[in-house]
Amino acid sequence: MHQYRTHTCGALRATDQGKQVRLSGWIHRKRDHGNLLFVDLRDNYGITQCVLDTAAPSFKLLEKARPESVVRIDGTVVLRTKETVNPKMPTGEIEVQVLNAEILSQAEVLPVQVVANSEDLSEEQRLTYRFLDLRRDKPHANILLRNNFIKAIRQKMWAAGFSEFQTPILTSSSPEGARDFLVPSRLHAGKFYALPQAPQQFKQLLMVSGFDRYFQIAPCFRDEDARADRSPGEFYQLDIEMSFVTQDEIFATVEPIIHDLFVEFAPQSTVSPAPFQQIPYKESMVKYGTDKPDLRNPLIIEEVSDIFAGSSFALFANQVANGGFVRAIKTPGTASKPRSWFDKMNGFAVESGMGGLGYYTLAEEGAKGPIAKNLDADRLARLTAQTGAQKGDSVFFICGKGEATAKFAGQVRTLLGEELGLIDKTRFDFCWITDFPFYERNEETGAIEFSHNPFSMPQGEMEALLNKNPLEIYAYQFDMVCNGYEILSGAIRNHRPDIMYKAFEIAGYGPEVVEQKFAGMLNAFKFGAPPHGGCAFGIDRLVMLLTDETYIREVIAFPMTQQGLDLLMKAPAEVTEKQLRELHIKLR
RNA sequence: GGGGGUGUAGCUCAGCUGGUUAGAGCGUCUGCCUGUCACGCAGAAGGUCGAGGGUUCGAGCCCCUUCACUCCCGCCA
Repeated sequence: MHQYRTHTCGALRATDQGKQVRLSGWIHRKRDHGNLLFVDLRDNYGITQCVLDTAAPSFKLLEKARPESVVRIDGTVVLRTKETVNPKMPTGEIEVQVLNAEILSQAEVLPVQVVANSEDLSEEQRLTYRFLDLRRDKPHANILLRNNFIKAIRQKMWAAGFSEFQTPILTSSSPEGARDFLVPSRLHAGKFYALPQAPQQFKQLLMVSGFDRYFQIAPCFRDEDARADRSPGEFYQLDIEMSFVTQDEIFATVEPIIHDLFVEFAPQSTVSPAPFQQIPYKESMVKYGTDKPDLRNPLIIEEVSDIFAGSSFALFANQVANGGFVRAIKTPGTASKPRSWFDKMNGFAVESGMGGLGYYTLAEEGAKGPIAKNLDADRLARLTAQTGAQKGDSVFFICGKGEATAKFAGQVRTLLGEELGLIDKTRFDFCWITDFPFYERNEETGAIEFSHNPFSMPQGEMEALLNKNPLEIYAYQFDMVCNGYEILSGAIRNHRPDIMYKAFEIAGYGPEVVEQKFAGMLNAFKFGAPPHGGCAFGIDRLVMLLTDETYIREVIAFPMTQQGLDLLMKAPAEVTEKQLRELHIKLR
């Protein structure tokens, strides 16, 4: 006889009738009828109803056992009568008639009920007793889905000719980017390792080492603050690098992989087909008011500044004259909405500190609303033509200056899309955002700075650096976006020291700075580096999309709180004086 | 670093304008119950109202400080 079980709690069916079985699991629920006791036994695979009456020697034992105790049960599989079949359970046609039982682990009174819904519990309770929380259906299923997803990633990457590598966790502090987590060195007083923000330099060095297609399910560490879709401190990415590729070849490699993964893991959803739409960064900022647009939202932002320039609507005309802009969003079928609805939308704008939202409606009898009253018929007609507004529609306006206003237009677009129920929740819409500017002007100092990643290759390479206005140079840098979430970031890397020196020179750094900050990479690039590029998917965020979760904690087995505390293991924690001495650290 | 929300029984929450003994559901404990599957019925125990200070004849409620959880801004090459 097996020591713990002959079957799992999800295995038994009507065809097993009459078998002597042994099951082990947690007591999920008990229904005690006095002289008849039902015990729902649960494990990773399912729930099986066990039943016994006072004739069974274990009756008293199980009647007293608390929920979530771990028990082993020997019994006979019996068919339930027609009236007592439970169609909601896969094992609902049978039950196990208990002959004998043993408590393997007695549970104390629970601090929180496992049979409750996770949504009904505070985050603090869930994280403090995460091992109980993870016994519940949804959290348990999410973590298992994450496993299956990562397994499928590996299979697809290997099938596409990639090899998986492991890169160091204890490495050196990187000069750019996020704050590092530091690890003091015992052997080298006063020196520190850093945990990798990403295996960026190592994967490039692997390309220089002659490996052609790299991937890794890589832990990454950044000491930055959390958000609902961003866990504090650490996350996992699917890290990819390829030699001898163009940006388009990276797209063509990655698209079928992510497309097929989503088709496999979200079979009930519509996944946008490859190749994915490519949207230049600047276009995205105008049309969607963000660099991570939710393409399920059909609303489009129109640039209409020139129509308001010199118009009698002084508020907007003045803004345009002073370098501002006006953008319009057509909302179909909203002309009949009550005044209070438009006031609510305007209220959102005011709350956001953006002054307000102008609008006009196209009613049967013509244009109405604050904007229509103050604008001549010709301009109104041009607005209606450009936005494509029809009778019954209305058009909203956002006016102001700078990136903040552009982003605000994006928030309005999102709000209107949600408010009007225009977002199809059954779709996964992918796109690429391309052509990020290589440099940008610091608004305060006026200096030219790298806008994103100094390691990426400028489009046009050396020639662009020598001949073009720096602010008009684009980078071979790209993001992949799905349903409003940035899920990938990548680039063609700069593998040429001469171009790197020049790129840094334009940003105001001398060769000594490049040599000091990027010594390792620069040295490697001197001895024959292949042109290469790559990207990285946020795995937690992908699983979040696939499980339709809003919070990234829901797809991580042991997440920290927003403040970066591990309530279960009590990290971070104080350490002993001896440990500190060995690490050459003095407190205060 | 900044802004918003929350904190009351083991859990989830209610608690009026500051006024008698702080309530409910679930859980726990006790008793009854042989076909339930969120079993049912009867009863009981269970409270530093996050912590500290203040105002007041009187504070769960008002004020100040602080802690925790959470959402957002900054930040995240």
